[in-house]
Amino acid sequence: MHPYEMGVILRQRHKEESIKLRYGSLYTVIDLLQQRAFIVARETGRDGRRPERTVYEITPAGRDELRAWMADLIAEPTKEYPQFEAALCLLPVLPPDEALALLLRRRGRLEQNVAAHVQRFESIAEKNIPPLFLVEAEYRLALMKAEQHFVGELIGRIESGWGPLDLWRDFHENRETTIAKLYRRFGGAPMN
Amino acid sequence: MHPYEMGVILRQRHKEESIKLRYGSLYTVIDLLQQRAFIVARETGRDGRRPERTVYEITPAGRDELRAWMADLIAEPTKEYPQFEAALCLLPVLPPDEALALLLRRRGRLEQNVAAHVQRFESIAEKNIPPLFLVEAEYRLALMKAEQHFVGELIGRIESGWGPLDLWRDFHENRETTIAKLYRRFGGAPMN
DNA sequence: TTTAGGATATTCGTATACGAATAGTCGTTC
DNA sequence: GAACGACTATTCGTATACGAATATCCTAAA
Repeated sequence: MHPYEMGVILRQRHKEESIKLRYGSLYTVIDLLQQRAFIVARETGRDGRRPERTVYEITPAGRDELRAWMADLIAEPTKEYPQFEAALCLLPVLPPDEALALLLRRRGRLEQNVAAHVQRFESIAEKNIPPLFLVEAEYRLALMKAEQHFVGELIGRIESGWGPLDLWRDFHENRETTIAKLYRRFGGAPMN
Repeated sequence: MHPYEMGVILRQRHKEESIKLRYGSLYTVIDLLQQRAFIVARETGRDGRRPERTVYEITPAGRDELRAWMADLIAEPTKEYPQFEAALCLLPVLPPDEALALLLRRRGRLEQNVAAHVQRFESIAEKNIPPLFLVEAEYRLALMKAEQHFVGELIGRIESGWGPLDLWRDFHENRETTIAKLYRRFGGAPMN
């Protein structure tokens, strides 16, 4: 195929939901694959005065690499850094009431997302596509639900004085003294 | 603080688990923050003949930005692209027996990771750190367990003929004819 | 006493990622 | 019939990310 076609097919098959696709980057990636001999340019042609297209083809080495890469991706969990996790690191910098309000908003959004995702999933599955071709959607759904559950629990805990809430609130109403208090208690190491 | 100190503290407080930290990038980020006037250089000094250190300080605009950014990160779920999800998109390119073996490996690794994470978490929590300062670890644990559960289910389903398995196996033993068959059934659109 | 390794602190060159621009085609609408 | 937006297909400049290099200091072991 030529790069643009790869992009179009990725879209048609809803893979764009799970594989980040930027047309700008696509061409760089194709170039790299070619440099490493995982693909070769088979032909380059043009329709009328449109930009020239280069059609690429996978090589045996490319197939090997695909297998090896897939094996690694499937078998070895890799550490990743979701933004929400990073944000949670700094949760104490927000006053507890604001944090609570924001978490409630997130819970609402997550609910919408889950509903939308289920709907899309069902409308695709209706076409009798074997489930094998939609695993990634099920995975995403599982993660979304897990996050939803976690946020729900967190909200519940904050609402019932978790944190400890009094210390947290204090920290924002009277910054200096509370920090001093924390340092006395924990030797300064572990908090924000 | 000076950039290096920020990095060290991030480590001490175990935030490096949740916020990707590369010393190379740190300095670029600090520079950007300064350009946008979210921080200012307060003083630059040096100890002996060591490299010069620049100490930065947050500005009021910086505090505002911190609040606004946090609000966004907490309240709005952002679409991300975990590698495993991308890999699942291409699961059919592996023969089913290989896929199964790899998923079993992943399940094992996940189990180890969960165990290790729980242990680290407990050894930190023992120091009487308020749970507020460890939310991100609980979040990560929740996601890890959700993935573990998903992989378990997936394995179970494949083992009991999911896919449909016969078609999947066929596809690898007799590529051309199975593809043709699939095209007849689905008009060629949705599969790999 | 030398020396090896770890900690301190930053710079720099290169690799990657992406938005925006380019440029032509085709179908539809006003 | 011309003007507009959507589609086809790629290039390019710039922004970001990161590994490796640099250079000094300190400690502990051989």
